Amino acid sequence: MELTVAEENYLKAIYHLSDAGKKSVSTNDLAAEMKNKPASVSDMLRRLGEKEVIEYRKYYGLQITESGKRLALQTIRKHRLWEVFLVEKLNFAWDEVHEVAEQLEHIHSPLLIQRLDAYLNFPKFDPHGDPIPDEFGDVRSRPRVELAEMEINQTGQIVAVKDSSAAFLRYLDKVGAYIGARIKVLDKVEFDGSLEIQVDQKKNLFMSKEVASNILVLQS
Amino acid sequence: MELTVAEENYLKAIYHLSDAGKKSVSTNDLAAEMKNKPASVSDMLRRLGEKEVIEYRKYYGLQITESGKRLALQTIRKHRLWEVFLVEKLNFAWDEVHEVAEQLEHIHSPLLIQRLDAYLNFPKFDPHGDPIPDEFGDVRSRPRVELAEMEINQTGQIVAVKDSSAAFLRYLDKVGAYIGARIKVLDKVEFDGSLEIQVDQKKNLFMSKEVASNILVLQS
DNA sequence: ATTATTTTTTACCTTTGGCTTATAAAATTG
DNA sequence: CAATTTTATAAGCCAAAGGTAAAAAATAAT
Repeated sequence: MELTVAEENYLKAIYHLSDAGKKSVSTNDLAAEMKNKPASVSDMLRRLGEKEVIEYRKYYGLQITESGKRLALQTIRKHRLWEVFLVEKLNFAWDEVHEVAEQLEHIHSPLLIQRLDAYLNFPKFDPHGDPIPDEFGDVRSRPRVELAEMEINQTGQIVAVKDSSAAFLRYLDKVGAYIGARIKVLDKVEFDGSLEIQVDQKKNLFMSKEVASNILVLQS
Repeated sequence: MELTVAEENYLKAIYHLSDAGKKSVSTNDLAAEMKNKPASVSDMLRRLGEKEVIEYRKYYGLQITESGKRLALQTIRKHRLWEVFLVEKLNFAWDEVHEVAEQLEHIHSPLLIQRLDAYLNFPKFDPHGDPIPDEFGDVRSRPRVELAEMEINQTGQIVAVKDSSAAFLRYLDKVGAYIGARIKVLDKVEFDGSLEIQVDQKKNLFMSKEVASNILVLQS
């Protein structure tokens, strides 16, 4: 049974909000995320339940089923592969890719994704540093910490961002904090949690705790 | 005003049936092409008229407007660019591309198409030899004749096929009659119009008039 | 433990898109 | 001008996606 575009988007949101199926997700939160009314969400949950991609017990909560998880991961995989394609092959800026990938992720063709994956050389992470599930839905995630949590003199490599709004990505671009940049915490202000960071052994920059808590680092 | 996917498909069909806006196209033909009932077509024509992509006078006929032509060519352009991508970059066989391109052509993003075009090196023809309109809708078409119409000893190059069903394309693949192949008419049977053809100065093959009338040749 | 509040669900409605059948009207043909 | 064919309209169906208002369940507060 095929999912509609809206259903795929709900399922993706559920998967993300539930933190890959760990915690339970509330109707209200989902409504906020999807920018719909809770009533509409209830309705959608019923439908997703009928299609057996979630197990839905009313007034209680929901759980993604195995097949649901597979579908969600499949959609995420497609989204992220397309993002890699857009950035690496078509030279999109990393803040321009989201909307287009949002459309491309709903193209149905297993062969296409298989070939695209191979063409891109089986990338494991997308341009935002998020892991790309393989065709069986397995995710190779790296342990990562928020930059805001790091201590003075600790070093690492920027591997992902939490906020991927265009505004934030453009800001990062401007200051030179790209994915893959090697960083070192030079100073940390106790008072407001702001940081001084060294990027790639050269550029120094200050950032607020606000910003730093949206940057994920692989420590080294 | 945006067109829906169905509307885009109708418009494309209208454009094709009308031979790029030359002849008028009948409701019945369009119904046959779209595999719908004539009543549904009338309805759709009314809607397309309201959106001003065609000029529709009932019981009389229709004409594609400038903006309609632009949109149709835009869709055709996207379809053919994606076909080039699928064949050249993702190694699709030329009989596997159609359905996927049919989906991809409805992705909305001018930037995407611009970049894709550049990435593919501004191709002028798709894998079936059909011309790709440029971003202004201009088409660089080559004068071409049906192979079935050629005379003994005439030569040329296969540039397109009329029937692009998977079955036909696979047949052509098998006998080695790909787009770009240089051919020469060795013999022609008056009785049934069948031909003997030389391909690339080496392979000889026989084909029925049926087949030959679906192959388009740029004479030389 | 019984209210009060919040969250969730139901029941019902609305819109849009795309299609169908049956009927009517126009155009074309004999 | 009658017969036939082609088109158009009217009415209706269905699915998808959403909304409002009211009911029901769960949770929190006194």
